[in-house]
Amino acid sequence: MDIRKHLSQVDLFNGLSLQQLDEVARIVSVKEYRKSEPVFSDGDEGIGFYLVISGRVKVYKVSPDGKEQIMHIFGPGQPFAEVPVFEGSRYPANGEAMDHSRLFFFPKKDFVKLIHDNPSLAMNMMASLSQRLKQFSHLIEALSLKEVPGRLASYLLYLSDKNGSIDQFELDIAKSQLASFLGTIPETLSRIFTKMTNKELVRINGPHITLVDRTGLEDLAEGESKL
Amino acid sequence: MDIRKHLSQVDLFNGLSLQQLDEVARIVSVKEYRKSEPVFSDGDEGIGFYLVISGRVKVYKVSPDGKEQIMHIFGPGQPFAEVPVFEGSRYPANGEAMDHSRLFFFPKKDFVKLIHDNPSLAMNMMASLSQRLKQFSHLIEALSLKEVPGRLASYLLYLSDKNGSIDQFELDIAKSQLASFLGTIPETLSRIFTKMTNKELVRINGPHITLVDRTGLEDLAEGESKL
DNA sequence: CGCTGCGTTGAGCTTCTTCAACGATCGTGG
DNA sequence: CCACGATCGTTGAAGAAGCTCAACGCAGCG
Repeated sequence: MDIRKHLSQVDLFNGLSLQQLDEVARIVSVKEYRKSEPVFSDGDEGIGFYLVISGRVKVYKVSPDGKEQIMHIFGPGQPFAEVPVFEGSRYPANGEAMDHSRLFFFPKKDFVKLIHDNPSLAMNMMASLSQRLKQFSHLIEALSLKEVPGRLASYLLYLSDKNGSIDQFELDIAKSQLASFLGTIPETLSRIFTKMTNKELVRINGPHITLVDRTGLEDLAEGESKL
Repeated sequence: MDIRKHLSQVDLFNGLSLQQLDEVARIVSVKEYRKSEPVFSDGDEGIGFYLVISGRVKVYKVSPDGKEQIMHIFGPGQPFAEVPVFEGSRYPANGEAMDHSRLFFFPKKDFVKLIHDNPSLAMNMMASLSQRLKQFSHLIEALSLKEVPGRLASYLLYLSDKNGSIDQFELDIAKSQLASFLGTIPETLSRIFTKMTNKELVRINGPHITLVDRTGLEDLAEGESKL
């Protein structure tokens, strides 16, 4: 496999010369994970970070009584688990492959050296961390200031946008996982889907979604209406 | 005022030579804010970031119906509002001075130049962003997986630690602000303080707190007991 | 065929918020 | 110096949102 080719398509390595990409490629090791296999665990010593090549990885926290909050789902091209590279040394959450996934692993020590004499790489990394902060801000806002129907409406609109703003698309994750991402439980999510259907906001058929009343969803997402 | 002297005491500028500190000092402008004065607003164009010299600044989101979620409170030595420097161009939240505050302002353009040929500064900035990510993780975990009593218990234990693990200390913010930080409202917070007092976990006297049953609080914080 | 994981539905309950009222404190202006 | 208003904190009663527990349908797969 040509590691450099993969790296060249990733935002994090934007603007690097071929030679620089080679230097990066040299420190990479390729790892494979089966579906549901853990990548790292909360509190583990973090000896490097990862980049998703194929598949998906969820990063999540678990409460003592087993409830799970998904903090982020990473897909191809996205780096994750960078925190222990730069601050402290432990992963602050769990990571698990959602599909069979291929990851690149970048050892902390080697990567820090590269960053040191590679300002573009440093800038890209700061951009990546900043984007993550922004996404976390949105999640905090959603969890604290919106009710579940509002969060779900936001997510559906987001998915629609991601698919080119069309009104029909497939849920990219199982509904139970969606519940975990929205900070709720499958039962509650299911009930809200039912209500949304009754109010003619959406149509649901398994994982297939049709947005019927976009404006209504936007009002919900903004907290300007209720179900 | 000697800007360089202030900078030299800040983590973000750790490991910089005197000459490098001078270069940084050259781009700083000093700003003063009165208590309750906004520093920036959600959606504003972000033309740089800030460092707290004295006073405190809260960064928060507001819901359509006016509820406020404090995401972070920054004190002396802490940089904030870096996101638009590295990713996108708008602040993703609001910033407001909680006390009369003196801030240093670093214009985006100038600062990026400095980072470019200053690897230590880049590393420090990545450490700072990573730490922020870690703190946000904790907040997300708390909001989603813990009930309010658990969040309050965690906060009290955190405050105690910050004060050298002693059992008596002062709340550093008003209770209504604490409610906003814990993702709840003053009424709920007040009731929980009452319950905690009745269960002999703490003693409250205005802003003065005494931890009576540390173990009990730890159990609450871990979700292993209820009020 | 039967198992297992996922999704749905119902009933009851817990937690938290809303709305309203009231006490205490503090700073300001008369 | 006192009175007043504003802000903050507390308390009560009622209601809403979401969770728990339990049951069940359904699809996929060994």
